[in-house]
Amino acid sequence: MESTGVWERKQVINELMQGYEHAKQLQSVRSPSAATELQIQSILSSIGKAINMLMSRDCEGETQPTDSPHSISGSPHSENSNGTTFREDECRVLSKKRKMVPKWTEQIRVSAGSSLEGPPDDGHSWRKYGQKDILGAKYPRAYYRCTHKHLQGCLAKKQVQRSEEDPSIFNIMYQGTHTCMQAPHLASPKLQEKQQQQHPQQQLLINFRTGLKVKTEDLDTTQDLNSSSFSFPPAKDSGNSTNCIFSSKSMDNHFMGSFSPPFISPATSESNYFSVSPCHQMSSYGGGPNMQTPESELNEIISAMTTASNSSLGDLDFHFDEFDPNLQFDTNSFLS
DNA sequence: GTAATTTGACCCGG
DNA sequence: CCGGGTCAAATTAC
Repeated sequence: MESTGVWERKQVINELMQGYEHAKQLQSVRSPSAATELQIQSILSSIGKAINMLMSRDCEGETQPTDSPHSISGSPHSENSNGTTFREDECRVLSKKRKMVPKWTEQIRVSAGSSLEGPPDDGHSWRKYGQKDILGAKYPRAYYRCTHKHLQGCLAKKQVQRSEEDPSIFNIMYQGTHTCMQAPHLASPKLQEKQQQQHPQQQLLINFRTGLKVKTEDLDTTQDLNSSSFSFPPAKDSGNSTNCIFSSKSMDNHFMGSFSPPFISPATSESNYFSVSPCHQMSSYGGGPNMQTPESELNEIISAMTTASNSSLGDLDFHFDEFDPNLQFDTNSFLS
């Protein structure tokens, strides 16, 4: 890698990020008027776009200069009304379509009062299929998959491991999104509201507001499904303004029209911080363009979705490519 | 009775 | 060979 200018760009991005955070903080302070809110919105939007652009360039520079069909100029990365669309792994995805399972981790603290052991219910029904003692870790790691795996082919999985330093915290690594529909009776109505959210990215944003710690580890994905219609409610998670965005349009695009929202927010009410870690994943991908392990069925399904939903992999969002490791959206989360 | 969990064995990539 | 992830029979819970 050539890296002339890259560093500078990162600096710039860094600055922008900070600006973004500040604006975000501003936003979280109850603003007196809707007008103000709008303004903040557009600030966020602009900054988001700027970051986006810069990041795209990073992508170009570092993956392969060969003009990809999705180079920045041509692709209108999907944008939400916040303008917060950073793209995760597009460059990688572009150069080779593999490894499309979205992955992200959360840390959930169970309140000391409710000293119950298991991690809180996130609205899904999970089935434990294994547990392993992890080398060097004090607590074992538990493996869960969606209960409906076989019935509905839902490939969502999660790994839960208690944090060493603070046993009241569970690290939960989610893997894949839910394609199953949730048994309605399982989820509280309140939860269902939340369940309108479909993508990890969205969650990131949402959690941004709610102050949950989410670490996006590998948002590889051509982001499943309907990234094409990815948009965000103009701030305010006030009740149900969140759900109207995903109209039938996105639904229609689902492969097999019978699916309901494929992804339900794992976010629970408990949690606390938020941080986005840059993707440090590079190593695991070898960095080389030629790493083709035969992928699992997953790929096929997901790519089936993507193609079916016409979303060119161009428009994913949230792209944090290798950034300086301490760049974090660590914000205010607590004060909101 | 069914469904979920436990747990040791197995598989596979590094 | 080792360790992480998964399978599946046995066990437990409902």
